[in-house]
Amino acid sequence: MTNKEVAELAGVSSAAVSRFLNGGYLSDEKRERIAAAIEQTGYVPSANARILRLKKSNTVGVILTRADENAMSGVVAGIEKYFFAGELGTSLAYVGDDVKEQAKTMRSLLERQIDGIILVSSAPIPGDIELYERARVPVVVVGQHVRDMSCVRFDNFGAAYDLASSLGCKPESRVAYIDASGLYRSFGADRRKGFLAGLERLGIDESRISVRTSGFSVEHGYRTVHDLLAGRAVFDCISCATDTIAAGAIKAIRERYGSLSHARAPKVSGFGNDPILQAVAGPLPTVSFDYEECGIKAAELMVDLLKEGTNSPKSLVLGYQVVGV
Amino acid sequence: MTNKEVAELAGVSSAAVSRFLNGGYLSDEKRERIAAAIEQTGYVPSANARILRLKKSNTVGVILTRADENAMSGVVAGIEKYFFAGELGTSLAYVGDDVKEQAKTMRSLLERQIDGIILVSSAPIPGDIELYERARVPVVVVGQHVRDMSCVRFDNFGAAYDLASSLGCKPESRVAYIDASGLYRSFGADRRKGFLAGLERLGIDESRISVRTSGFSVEHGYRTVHDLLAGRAVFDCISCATDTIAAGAIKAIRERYGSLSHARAPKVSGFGNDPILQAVAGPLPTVSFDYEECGIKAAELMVDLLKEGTNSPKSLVLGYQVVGV
DNA sequence: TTGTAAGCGTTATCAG
DNA sequence: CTGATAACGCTTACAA
Repeated sequence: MTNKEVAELAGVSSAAVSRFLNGGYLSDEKRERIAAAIEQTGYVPSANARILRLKKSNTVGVILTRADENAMSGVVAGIEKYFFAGELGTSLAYVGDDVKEQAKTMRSLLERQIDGIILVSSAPIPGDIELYERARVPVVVVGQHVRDMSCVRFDNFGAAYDLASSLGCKPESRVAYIDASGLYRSFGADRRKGFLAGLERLGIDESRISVRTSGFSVEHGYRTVHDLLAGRAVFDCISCATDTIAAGAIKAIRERYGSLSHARAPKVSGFGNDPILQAVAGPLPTVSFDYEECGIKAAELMVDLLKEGTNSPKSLVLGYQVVGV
Repeated sequence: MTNKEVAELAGVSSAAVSRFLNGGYLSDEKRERIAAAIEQTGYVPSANARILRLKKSNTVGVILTRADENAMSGVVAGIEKYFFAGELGTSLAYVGDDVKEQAKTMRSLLERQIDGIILVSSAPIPGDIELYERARVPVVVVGQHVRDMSCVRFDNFGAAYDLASSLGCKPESRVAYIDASGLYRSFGADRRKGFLAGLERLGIDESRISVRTSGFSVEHGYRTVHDLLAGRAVFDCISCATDTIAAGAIKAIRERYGSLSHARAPKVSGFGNDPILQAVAGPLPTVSFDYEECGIKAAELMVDLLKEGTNSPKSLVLGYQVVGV
């Protein structure tokens, strides 16, 4: 079904139908006839033809990476909430960790004449970010800081710093930090550095701190903490880079000490405020982020970039809430 | 940057460039010149123009609903895995529970000339499914059975039936089932009925079974079970429609009895195999689904429908695994 | 207020 | 093997 066919049925020109759709000059009489014809035929205009003609899709591509699974739903909701008010739409795409896949996804978005790209990724960006720099459209990265690009991210350093301060550790405490893969800046280095800085402020000597690196799964966390506790070492606190890792840690601690409330069992903290973990193992100190706000800010930033047409990158750091202490 | 510009630069016709892109007759010499020109200019062909011309996008729209957050990532991975082999791509869209939003999303997909729609939704479908029936393209529903439509779903009834059988309940046991909102067929009625059928087979009289309905959040589960345990009633087992609800149940039981291992504390079961819950509160009987396989099957079914061009709906029910017993 | 017609970037047909 | 050309469905001057 096309423009022209609807026009014939309504006894008007195709231009009139177009005006009807886009709000141009039109007599009420024709307006009604066209409305009737559209209703009758179930006509759906072709976005492709429109975009081809306009050279603008009013659509922003959103690339979601697997690593940000928890945040995805909230971030997308935020983005769409903000765009909904304007006339922008989104075109979503998932990518795994594969470099080629990410390149292919970018390409397919670019082919569709999207006006901008929001890349939601805490994972290291493959292909040396060039891929995104070369895009002829503005790019907003959500979840990490990338040099010379516009970014929206959470203050992981600050959150970890505050978290460390709220665990009730004393200078003589023995503390372990379970780091997430070093390749992930936000989840890894930022949180670790913030946490260690927090411990330093508390006057805890480095010699009393153990840092271990774990993968992202529950199983990884379990193994890491299991091994950590296998020796004679006793910890007052084991702080984990994510709630998932913390879940593994808790399992290991239960096995080692029989119960979390055992006198020598270390206190555990996480990151991410998983509601299930909080219910079952809480109260557990952790950090909560507002993903929807993050999405809104990213969308706002994108609209700014789209308006200005400038390339000067702008960055934004969002807050956090320490909970469960 | 367009076809034509690249052609001029390479000193060939635009048709040659098109052939280069789509693999038609072309001398090696021109092939090289065109490749160089494309590389040099960073030319990206316009998908819109191609789709307009071809009247076919080779793209399947995938609508993801909020209620299926857990399954989303796996299902999408499965779909893309299958499509990747062929020449199909996906165009993703999230929707909340809002009817209008869903209609708007459908429309925008249809406007882009997608070849089919995969609707991933366990939630009740608003707008009386008409919206999807009217679409001129094949539709596959994932997560629930809808009359006269092609569906891929899990055997929730069977899973709940088996789960009931594996809890070690005896005819004299006192059992509670915490149902999820009745509006959700798969999570609600299917699981409840399967579970009750399983109990019946074990010879447990209805009078010994309590059914309560809860919302989907941890908090809902907590409140429901809290209230259930507030009276004098003692249960051998509390079975929950989802792991999230089970997490709330566990919290309530801990509060009531001090510990899950208290002599009178009921055994808990869930649904969904959340790794965090399993680590922290396990072993906990629950059901595991293979979402990626589900995505693959849905994609496969879509390809079938696309090929056949027929409208006769085909349905598929996938298996499950009872774990943590 | 309305219709005509050009052109957006592709691909496919057809003649060379 | 190659190039000119028409057509895909839409919007927008421009002319009426």
